Amino acid sequence: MRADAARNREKVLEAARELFATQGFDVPLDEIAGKAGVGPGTVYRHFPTKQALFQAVTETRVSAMIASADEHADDPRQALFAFLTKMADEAAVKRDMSDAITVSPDLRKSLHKALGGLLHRAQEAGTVRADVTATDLVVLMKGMLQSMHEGANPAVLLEIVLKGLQSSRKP
Amino acid sequence: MRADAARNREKVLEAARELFATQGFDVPLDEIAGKAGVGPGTVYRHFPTKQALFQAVTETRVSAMIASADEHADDPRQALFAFLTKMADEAAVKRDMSDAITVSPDLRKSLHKALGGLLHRAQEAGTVRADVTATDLVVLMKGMLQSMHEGANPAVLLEIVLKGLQSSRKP
DNA sequence: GACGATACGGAACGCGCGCCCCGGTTGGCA
DNA sequence: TGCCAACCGGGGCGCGCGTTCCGTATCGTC
Repeated sequence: MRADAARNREKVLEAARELFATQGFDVPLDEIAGKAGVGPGTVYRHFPTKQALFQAVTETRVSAMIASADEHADDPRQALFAFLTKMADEAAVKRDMSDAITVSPDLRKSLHKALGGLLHRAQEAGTVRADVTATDLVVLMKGMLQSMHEGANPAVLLEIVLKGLQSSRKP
Repeated sequence: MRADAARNREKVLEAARELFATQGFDVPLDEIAGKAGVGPGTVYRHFPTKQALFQAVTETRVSAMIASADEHADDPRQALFAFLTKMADEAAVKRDMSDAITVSPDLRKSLHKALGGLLHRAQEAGTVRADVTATDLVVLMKGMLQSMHEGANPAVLLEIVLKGLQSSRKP
């Protein structure tokens, strides 16, 4: 790859990181190109589609979150809650976290799998309500993450959800 | 108003009721007109904008819900929870309930006010956590209602939120 | 320093959708 | 029944945005 091609690719990624984070997936692609000091055509030379660019930007962060999910491996409920908290903290600052679930089927599947594992263990331990499915959790989180950018208090929202997830058997 | 004008107006409302309910606010207006057996121009003769049509369709249902909020006036927590349950039940079947909060500022304000009253009384009684605001609740509900149309189990979602809202003082 | 391949920029296309306009039609009153 | 006002249908406009195309500029090698 040519030298300035690599440089431009990085400029596009940088601009996309910032704009997706502040405005979500809905930023016009031309705006990203503009902020990168580049034409729209250049963006498409490096990423086949807007979705691909978005995924390139978010994938790293999501993967990192999932990779760190195995801390607290001794306390399953704590492990799940820590993961959800991490998601919420990220989403409170970056608007693209919630869009990732909608826009990229890949990322959605990754999250679904990770949450499924954590959830399953916590449910076996009996500390999280047994009638919640991984899909319920993914979708509920998506709704909550979106809500954080509309005037609600992120911390309170998270606490409500976490408390609601507790098993009734063990209050 | 002329006779067939009234008839067409009703046909438009009927088509809009069905399509907004199944597909949400995002149905193309031409599709509504088509289902009503009418041209798009006719729709605009009766409603100045797509939003206005949407509001005409949803306003009735929302107002009815709010009007019935004063049952259970003796138990504030029960009153609030009954109202939220009613919202959830409606949203589980009709997709436009969640859009109403986003699309129509009027309906959003109505809901905000109604929820604010119910919430305030429940908080004074000490049975609902005191750090939740009416805005938090509106936005949280919006997220939850949307989640119901994406494969989650509505009943479980509602239970989680209701449990999460309980005051820690009184489990 | 010249030449071919590679990459760039931005004008332009296609599409979907909200909304408007106008020639034709229909309803109801005299 | 005839006439005028009210109303209808649907073609069309404007806009935003994702995507593509191509003439031009730039890189890197010989």
